[in-house]
Amino acid sequence: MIPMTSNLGLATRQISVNRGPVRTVRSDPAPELGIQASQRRVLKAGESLFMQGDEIRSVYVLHEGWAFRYQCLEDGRRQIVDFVLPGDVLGVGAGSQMLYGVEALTTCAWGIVPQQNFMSGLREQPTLCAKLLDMLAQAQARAFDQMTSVGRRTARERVSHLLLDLARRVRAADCAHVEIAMPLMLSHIGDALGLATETVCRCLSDLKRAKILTFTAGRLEILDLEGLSVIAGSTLEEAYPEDGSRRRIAA
Amino acid sequence: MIPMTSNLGLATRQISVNRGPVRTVRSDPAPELGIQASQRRVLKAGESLFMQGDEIRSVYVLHEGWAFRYQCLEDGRRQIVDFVLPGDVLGVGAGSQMLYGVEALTTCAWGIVPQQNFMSGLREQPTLCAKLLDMLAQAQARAFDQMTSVGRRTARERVSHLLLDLARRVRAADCAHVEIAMPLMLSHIGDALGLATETVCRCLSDLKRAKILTFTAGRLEILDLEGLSVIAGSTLEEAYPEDGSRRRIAA
DNA sequence: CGTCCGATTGACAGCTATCAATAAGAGTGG
DNA sequence: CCACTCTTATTGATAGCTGTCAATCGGACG
Repeated sequence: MIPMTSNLGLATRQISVNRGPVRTVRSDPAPELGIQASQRRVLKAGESLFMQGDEIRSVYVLHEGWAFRYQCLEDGRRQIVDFVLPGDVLGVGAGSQMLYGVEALTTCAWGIVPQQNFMSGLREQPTLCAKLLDMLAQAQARAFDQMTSVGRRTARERVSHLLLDLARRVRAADCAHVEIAMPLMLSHIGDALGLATETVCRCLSDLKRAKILTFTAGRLEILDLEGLSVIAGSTLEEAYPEDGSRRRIAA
Repeated sequence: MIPMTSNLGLATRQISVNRGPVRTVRSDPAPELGIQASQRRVLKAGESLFMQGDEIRSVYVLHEGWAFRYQCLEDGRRQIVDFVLPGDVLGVGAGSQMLYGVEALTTCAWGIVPQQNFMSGLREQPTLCAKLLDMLAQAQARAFDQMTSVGRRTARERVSHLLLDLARRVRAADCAHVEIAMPLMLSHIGDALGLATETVCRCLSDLKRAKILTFTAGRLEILDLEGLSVIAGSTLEEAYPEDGSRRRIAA
């Protein structure tokens, strides 16, 4: 990951949300674009950055907090297509109409870069383009994994896999025993995985009973990383190391 | 779409495949990178460009034919995460290990650009970066749609939606009556949608019975675009117009 | 004409969604 | 500090969609 200067100074601030305090997820400064954000915006949990179908003319960088992107069908069915963590960038290369909405899971702070500034910054900074392409490629890899989960894994596999994936993204799953803030409700997990909340609840109960993890009040504790990995299915497990490279996948 | 020069001259060539002749899908030259492909590679239907887990050091541009990207779980479950059509680019910004495999659906012709050439071309051509970001963003939008389908739509909705989506991608779904080459087997549709081939077959049979479409020998004919759209679910239907902009989505 | 692979169709099981009821927490007001 | 309320989490019972298993059909090919 290319180190970037923190130009908003929000990276390590402590914030509070409904469901208890959520500490800064990453201890290092959140990676940011090398472009001066001309605006900031702070969202409380549950508020929307924009809605599905909104027209946007800016690029958004999440400095602090968690959010998610979702699509809704007209009858209310919702699919969470991605979780947004500090350092993630939205609105790059998109048409003017966003096909998805973005909602805050915790209080979160966004940097806003007008499309125009963004484009000029792109021309001036040769490394920025490569960095963005990398980020989009990583997001794509996540999307593909997610698709594989939703399409081909059982409910229990999906839940295990998602929790592992998120734990990795906050870079905390390197040791066998992990406890991290994960400000999700069951409905978020369900909507991300194409499951009913009841099903998610049952899966989590199973995992708790098996002493593999605990999940309470927006906090995940992994007690048995090995066991969780086995349930999630060993393939594709070693994705997303910090340096962006991929480890070998079992053929 | 930014017009690009065709530097391999393959864009309009006629090719044949197993399941009958497949005409060039787009009448205009396939959009290509403005970088000289240093190699070409032709794949027959069923052959792999690379396998899941392979290490690659190149960027691939599909000039002609159809292919798909997929992930497999160790027990053989397969998820097709994207279909690759002429003009699509693979391997940008990815780590060295591909998380997915790529297999040809028809005979197809690839341009190969070594990573190094690609990176230098990126520096020299300012528009290329924006174009690539756009393409990745579009692929991401497709992936999100697909995820929503797999996660939240019924089998029949998924099938209808996928066929419509593909029909749009080949730019042929503008008139009410469409007939296009769509070199897919039921297993491809099933693996893309997280369905069993039998289920896909039943859905297609329903659609045929309702005189909404025919699907035989790698050829799709849409008899009732309206009806198909209704079944697919009206939301998100108007995505992917040619100019890359998005039409209004019903709130 | 025989073989093979993919498409169909039918029967049945199983995983999940749905519906319903209750428990558990968090926030509010007295 | 306690009662009240609202939201979310749990748990149980049941229905339904879709997967799996089997058998047959059909077209392509040798």
